[in-house]
Amino acid sequence: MNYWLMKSEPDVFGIEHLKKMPKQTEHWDGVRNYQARNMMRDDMKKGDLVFFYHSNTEQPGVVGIMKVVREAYPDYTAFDPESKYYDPKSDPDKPRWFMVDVKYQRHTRRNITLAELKQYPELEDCPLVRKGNRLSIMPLNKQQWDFILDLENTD
DNA sequence: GCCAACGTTGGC
DNA sequence: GCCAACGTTGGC
Repeated sequence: MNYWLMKSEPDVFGIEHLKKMPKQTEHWDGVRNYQARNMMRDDMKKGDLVFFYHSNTEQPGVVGIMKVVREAYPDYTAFDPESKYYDPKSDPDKPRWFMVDVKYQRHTRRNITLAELKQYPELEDCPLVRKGNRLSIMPLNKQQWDFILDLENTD
């Protein structure tokens, strides 16, 4: 079982959107970065747990937990000229981009903010807190996952 | 294969 | 809205 963190802008698709989806499940489309794609396609397994992270917002941070319910399959938004994620170089016979399905589990008890996460030496190896990091999907080890999750019970 | 130009992410 | 960081593209 692996642990992950995935970023999304709450104005575009936030945790409230996921919670309101049928079956509280949605496909995680629009990943257009090879490093993120590779991890999602190769390493993300059914049952893996994922932190939902709100980016590009007033208080970026971890706001909830979701679970991978379907492993990687072609991201069809890449084939749709109407989609903002359209990529003419992705061939349906040889798709370039992939997505997984995730299901809402719960909100964390509070927004565990980036500002806060940056303070802890326990997390200094995590790409999230490194300056200029733009990875939208990143793996966490169990220690990092547990550490962040414990923070929801502090003030 | 190098690298300048350009586009995007995302914190602030 | 600004801009640093970084990924991608494409000319050579």
